[in-house]
Amino acid sequence: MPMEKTFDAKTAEPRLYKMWEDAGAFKAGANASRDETFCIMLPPPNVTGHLHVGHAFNHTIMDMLTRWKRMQGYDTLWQPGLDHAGIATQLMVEKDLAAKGLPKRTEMGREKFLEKVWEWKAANGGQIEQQARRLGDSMDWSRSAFTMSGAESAPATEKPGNFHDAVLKVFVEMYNKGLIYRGKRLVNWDPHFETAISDLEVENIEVDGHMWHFKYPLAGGETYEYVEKDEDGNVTLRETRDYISIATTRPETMLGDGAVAVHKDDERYAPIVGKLCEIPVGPKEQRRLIPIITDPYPDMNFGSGAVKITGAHDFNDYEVAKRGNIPMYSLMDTKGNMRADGKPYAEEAAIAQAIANGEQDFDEAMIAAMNLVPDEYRGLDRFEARKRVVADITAEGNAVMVPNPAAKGPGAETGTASEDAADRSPGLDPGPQPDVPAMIPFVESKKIMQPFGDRSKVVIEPMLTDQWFVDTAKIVGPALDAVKEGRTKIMPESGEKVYYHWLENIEPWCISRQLWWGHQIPVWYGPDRDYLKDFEAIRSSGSLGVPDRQNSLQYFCGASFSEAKAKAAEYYGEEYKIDELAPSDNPSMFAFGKADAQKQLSLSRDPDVLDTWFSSGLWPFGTLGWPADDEAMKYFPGDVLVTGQDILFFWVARMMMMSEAVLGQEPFHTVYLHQLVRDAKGEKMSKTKGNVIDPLDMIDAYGADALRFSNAQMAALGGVLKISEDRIKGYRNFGTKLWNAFSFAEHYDIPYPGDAARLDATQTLNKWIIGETGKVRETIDAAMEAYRFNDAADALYAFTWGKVCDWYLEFSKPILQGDDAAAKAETEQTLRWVLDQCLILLHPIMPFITEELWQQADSRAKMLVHADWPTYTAADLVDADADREMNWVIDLIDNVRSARAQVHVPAGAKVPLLVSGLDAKGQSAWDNNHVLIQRLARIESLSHVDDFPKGCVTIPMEGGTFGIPLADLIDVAEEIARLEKTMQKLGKELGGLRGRLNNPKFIESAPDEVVAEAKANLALRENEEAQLKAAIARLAEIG
RNA sequence: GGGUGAUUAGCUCAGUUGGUAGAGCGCUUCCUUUACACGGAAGAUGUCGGGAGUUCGAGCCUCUCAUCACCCA
Repeated sequence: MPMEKTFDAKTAEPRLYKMWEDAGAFKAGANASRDETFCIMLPPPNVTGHLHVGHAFNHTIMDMLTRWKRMQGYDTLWQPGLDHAGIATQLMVEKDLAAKGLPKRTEMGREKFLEKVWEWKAANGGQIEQQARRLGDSMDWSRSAFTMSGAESAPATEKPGNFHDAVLKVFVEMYNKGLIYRGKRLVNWDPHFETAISDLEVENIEVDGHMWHFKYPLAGGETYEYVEKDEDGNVTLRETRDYISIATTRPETMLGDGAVAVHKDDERYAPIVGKLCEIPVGPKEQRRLIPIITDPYPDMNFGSGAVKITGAHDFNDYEVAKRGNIPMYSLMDTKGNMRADGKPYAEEAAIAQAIANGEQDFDEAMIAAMNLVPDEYRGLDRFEARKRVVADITAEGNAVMVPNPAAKGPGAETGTASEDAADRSPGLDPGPQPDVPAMIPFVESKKIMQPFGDRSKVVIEPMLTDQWFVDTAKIVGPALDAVKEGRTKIMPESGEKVYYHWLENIEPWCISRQLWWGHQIPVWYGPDRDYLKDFEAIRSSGSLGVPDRQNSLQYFCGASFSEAKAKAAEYYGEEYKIDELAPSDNPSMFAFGKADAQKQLSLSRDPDVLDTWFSSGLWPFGTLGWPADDEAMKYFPGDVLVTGQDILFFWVARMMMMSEAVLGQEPFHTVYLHQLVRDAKGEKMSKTKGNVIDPLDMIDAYGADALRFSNAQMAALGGVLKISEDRIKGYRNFGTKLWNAFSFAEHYDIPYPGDAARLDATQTLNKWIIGETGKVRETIDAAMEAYRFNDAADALYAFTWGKVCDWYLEFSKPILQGDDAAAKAETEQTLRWVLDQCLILLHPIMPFITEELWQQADSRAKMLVHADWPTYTAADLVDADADREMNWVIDLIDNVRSARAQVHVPAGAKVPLLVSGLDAKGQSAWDNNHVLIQRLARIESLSHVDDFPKGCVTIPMEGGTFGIPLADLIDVAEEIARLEKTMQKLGKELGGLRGRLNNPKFIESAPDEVVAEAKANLALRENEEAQLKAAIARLAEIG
């Protein structure tokens, strides 16, 4: 059956993929002929994910590497899988429930909800794995892993796996080594999902905000002399004040203030340091007084120089509060509303005051339980509370006032504030009024950086909560060393600097999440022994749990309850019978009972789950069966990690730390980082902008190979990735070109029995193309080894199109049509060999079209996907004489064509060719190849002459000057112009060369080979120049 | 504010220890010549962001300025 006109990617790609998959072509170890392994771990996409251009890009790279190594006979594994993606998945399923009108998550309860998540996963999850097949990814699908495999909640219908075991084992081991701890710290809290999130899951976005200026009156009506000076020490303001002025962007957090801080060098406030001031909000009778302290944190030049310290709601304040042992009062609940729990405000405020006065001791748990939100604000949304607080303070006259720019009058120039950027808070705008007030509250409009949840898009609230942390400072060392000592290399190199910078300043990693979908933390809580002294009293009082005494908790960590129970039994002694408190939505911390002769103690499991990245940090070995003794562990450590640079910290650094901490080894020797894939203009793709390119659309339109080639071609190390449909289209055309090269072979009835062997060629053109093939194979391997995929792609393109199609196939025509049977046979076989090499070398980038063409042979030893990657070198295959000769031929043809076109010789016309002073080499090159030259340059005949006739186009060549006599056709002026233009270009080059060679310092300092090259070049150019001069002179005679 | 990178042909980008600039697309002209119009042939276009320095020699190294992008505060 004759070949189709073009490759039909739409039908062929699924067919070919099925063939490979059915044959097990991608399985771990398939086609292995040596022991060395090559392993790439696919960065697991979210189970909710879909293939986007970023995946398409890095999959192409991973697949190129994998296919390349597999063809080289390595024992390869490209390990696929999915990430359970805690927040994203939980969100997706909750939306799904809402859309179907089913009960909410909180209504159905944990167990039922997890069932729904697994159901959702079975029905909708992992679509990306089907989409990846369309790209041609050669992953071992039979090994596809899931970060929640083997979890307690997993239904029996799920594919078995033990990733959960790995997660629990690592947690327990790290806990036992003291690398994981529980603590009360300020964390980023997402009020939408009601969970803590890590620093990396927060996006800081600049938004329009306001800075309010308020007065905190001094206790007891005390006053002081407030003096402001300019840079030269001249007094610019002096007044008596009975307050300290505070600037804040978050007035609602004033309720939790524990102090006001000023810099110790700030002379303005020196008189009042150590005194108390009043928080100007809340019921007048219970105004809290807080101390004025010094700390290095306040910036004297920013705002008033005085900062309110709210340790529980701001990261900077938190550090100040820790340093100064300032109580940190939490004001909000998990939804970001003002707290409504605890005792009435009057009671709480009285205790707080006693603490501030130093009359009462306090501890963390006690402070945490206190609710200092005044009764009238309790339960309010945080932003609503802000408005109310601002309004109340202003109404009471404690807002700093400035002249109203809208009010014209003599009063406009007075006022205490030096800033002039005052405006009115939108929330306070009274609207058009007949009488404009002369003074208004001082509210600056300014850009502020506000934290948003990257999933929820709501404003993140710093919250003081009990969370689990990895003590990253303790495990970061080996991960740093691995890169510093070169055991792991990050490409491009700039990534290493960024990596160091982050790891050297690493913060503790908050790993607990208040979610349900994820690995539940394997820790059970019980009371400490001290607490149990009162066992009988507590039991008989019926009290359950100790939420107000968290400090007396005891943790029992184990991979299962029985492990934890064993630890608990040891801790509590034989008099206790230990069991597990049934999980419920709102568990007590533990419970007591009496069972026979024993005291009964029920422990509860921590309801939180682990950060998704904790489990993905184990991906490099958790996918290989660890902790079981699995044969697949031979693939650890893997080789290359290919991923976007945006998850260098999220994931790469954590894999490094976790692999080092658990297995004492770095998980890969190379990290290949790439940038975000953007649109053709370099803009981020987003749904709102409408510039999203769907890789599947590109595959539909141009085939996967074209998309892949485009990806490979733009994979310059560290480069900006701009995907362009025009380019993809261009590489589709490239595929067609390759296709047509095979049509060519078919057209000339060249036999295609199967794997073509390389001949020791006798024909110059065959020797030449074999040498070119050797060169390009080396270029490609060198490029691949250096991760310079764009160089590999460019080399393949230039070879296939520019060498094989443009020249070799054209050169072969006269022989294929000729009578020299031996030459014909040799050329036929060489042509088949060269085309086979194109398929092999292109296969890692363009797997589909190459396999399809490969299968056209009558029989093959192996599928192309398993074909042997060549090892021949340029040194083996290049014949220097053939190389020189063919390049001379190509040069001559180019020059004749160019001359013809410029003097408008009709394309079809055959012209005679003259030559003068042809040397022996030139003569022999002509003799060997005149058929090719005559055909491709449309030459009728060659005659030797001593002098060119008048009106002759001149073509200077190495070894002789050629000419085309065109007396009738030639436009003398035009030809002179052409030659002069060439002379000009030549002149520039000659100038440079002569300049260099005439400079004695160049001769002295430049390396010998550079000097020799310059000299040879000069001789060549000078010869050319002479020929051109002669030609111009000849033309001048006619003109 | 800190960090990283970028600025090369009309557009999008390469350019690997400093040796005198390239590709694709687009554009112009010609060509349906039996592999291919998703093609062939020919052609035009760059003070390599500005300035200074090191060097025999700088797109590449150093400094500086300008503009832009991204990451982290």
